Amino acid sequence: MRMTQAFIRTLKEDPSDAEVISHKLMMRAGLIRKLGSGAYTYLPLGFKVLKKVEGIVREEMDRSGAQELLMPAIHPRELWEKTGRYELLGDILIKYKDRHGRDLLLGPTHEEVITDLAAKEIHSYRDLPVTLYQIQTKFRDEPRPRFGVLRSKEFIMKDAYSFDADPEGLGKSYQAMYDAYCRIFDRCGLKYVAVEADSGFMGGDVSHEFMVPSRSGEDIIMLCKACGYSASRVVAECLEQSTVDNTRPAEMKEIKEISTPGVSSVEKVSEFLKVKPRKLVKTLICKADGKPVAILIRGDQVLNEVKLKRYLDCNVLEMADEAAIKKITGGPMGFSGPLGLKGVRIISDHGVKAVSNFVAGANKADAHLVNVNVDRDFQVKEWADLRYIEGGDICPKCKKQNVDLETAIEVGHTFKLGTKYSKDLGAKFLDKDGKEKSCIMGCYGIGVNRIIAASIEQNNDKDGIIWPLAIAPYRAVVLPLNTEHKESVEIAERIYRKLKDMGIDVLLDDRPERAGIKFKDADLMGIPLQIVVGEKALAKNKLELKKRKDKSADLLTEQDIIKSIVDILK
RNA sequence: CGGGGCGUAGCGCAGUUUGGCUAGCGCGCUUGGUUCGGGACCAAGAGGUCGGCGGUUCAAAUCCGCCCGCCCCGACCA
Repeated sequence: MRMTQAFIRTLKEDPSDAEVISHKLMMRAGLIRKLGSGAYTYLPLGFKVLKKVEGIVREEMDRSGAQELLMPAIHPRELWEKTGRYELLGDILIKYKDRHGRDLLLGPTHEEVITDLAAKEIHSYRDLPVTLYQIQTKFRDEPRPRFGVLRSKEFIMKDAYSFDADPEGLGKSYQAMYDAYCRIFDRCGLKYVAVEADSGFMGGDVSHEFMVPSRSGEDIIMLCKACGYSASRVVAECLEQSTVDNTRPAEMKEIKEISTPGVSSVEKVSEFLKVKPRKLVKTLICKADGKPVAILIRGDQVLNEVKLKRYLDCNVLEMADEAAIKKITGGPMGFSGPLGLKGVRIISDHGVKAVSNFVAGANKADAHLVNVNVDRDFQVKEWADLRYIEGGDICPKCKKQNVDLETAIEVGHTFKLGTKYSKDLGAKFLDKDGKEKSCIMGCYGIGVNRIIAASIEQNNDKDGIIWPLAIAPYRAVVLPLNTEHKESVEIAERIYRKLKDMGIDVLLDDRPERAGIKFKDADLMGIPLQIVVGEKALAKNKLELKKRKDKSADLLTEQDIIKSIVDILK
């Protein structure tokens, strides 16, 4: 492509509404433009990258044996009601009525549609196993679109679904996808880690997230520096002994009530009473499917609602309101404590075991109790792991105190779904033994646009993007520095044509611009190889081959430069 | 949906507090000239319903009200 003909627009300055580096660079390099919140146009340059990523995804999916299809984005409401997700996903769904008044929605994911298809088309164990996938735009009315293409209301997802006859089969299908995912992210040049994860609204038990560590990530993962184990922070197990202070002083002091006017948050109480947050115990009143429960968590630790939800095996978990708290504790919000709670299930996180003579709410306004002790002052029948893991905690696998927390971008997620959807939607088959069984499913997603943003997050410098060869929009750019200089132009044109004829994605910057502008744009766009055609080098019959990555430059003859490029791209 | 901020030329911004010009500046764009290996310089231009609607006033980008849009911080998603 010639620059003079290309629809390429670069910006000198960062757009005012971009916060993270990938968003800024995608705008500046002319990959995307914003239409509205969470909706972006892919300009030709960005679209080329998108196509390359899709190409890699497609190749690896096909290689794994998955078959591509394409499902509609318009889904009937009834289908989603069968699985209960019309209600469950709520406002995330973009819903509308058509001219006949029928309720429709734009697909945020496709378990319902694919399972409906399976229900109609799969009848025998002979049809299994099968894995189907598509690359398609998804629609989600995100509460907060953010960071450009990292979190948008419409995004391109590769979603795959496996159907098996038995759990062993699912294991194999799942592994095949897992391996394909590793190859995809490797080929895209991402540094990533696959972590154990929560299944969220997908349901099912086993699940892995593919995380790209990055400051701009919205997720937190734990990494063990000792054994390398990693998990999503949401599911990372906190061992019972994983507490900083394990020694209980023998002596239990006398319990006392202390006036703490207007002081209710952990930080404030800690400051007011001059005790560390670790010596406080929070009492959180929650409602699980409408039933109240009291949760005890140490002041320096954070309740993990996913763990709690799982422990309680409930559908809806919410914090109790002022009135409910008053009824249960007898006191106002902010001063709840474990003593004297009537008719409420009390569940305590293991962390509470590690403290004695601690501070807790007094269940009356403006007062706390000090020197509280479990067993002596109140009973806990249920102990559980209910908190988020913290940096410096003990690794649940190797038991060494080496846990690190890092933010990361989720680029892929795999789930073992089991039979939830196949049961709801009637995806059954007749097995060898003549019995009717439900298909066992897995589902697997990749955020295609996120791969692009994640790659930029990991590969950039002050001058712009540094694309890995595999997903660069153009692999090489020819830069005739002076377009008035006939020889330069001739040679540049010749090299451009040769590379093009070899099927190499190459850009020719034939604009009558100054050298500086061409260098800046080439760097900003992140083209891996720059072929500089300048008069200085030409005087010695040489050309320059520059690598974007390290800015290294070699002086080569025209023939050698072609050879060298072919070598690099091989 | 809470909390904070913004909306003035294609992009980045000043002007708004304390109403009063013909609404400015940098980049970009057009034309001419000089430059020419890291976002050049000079000159002349084009380009604006000041987010929208309503109000106050002799007079509104500026004050008041409503609405719309966008961004950031918190409830877990590819």
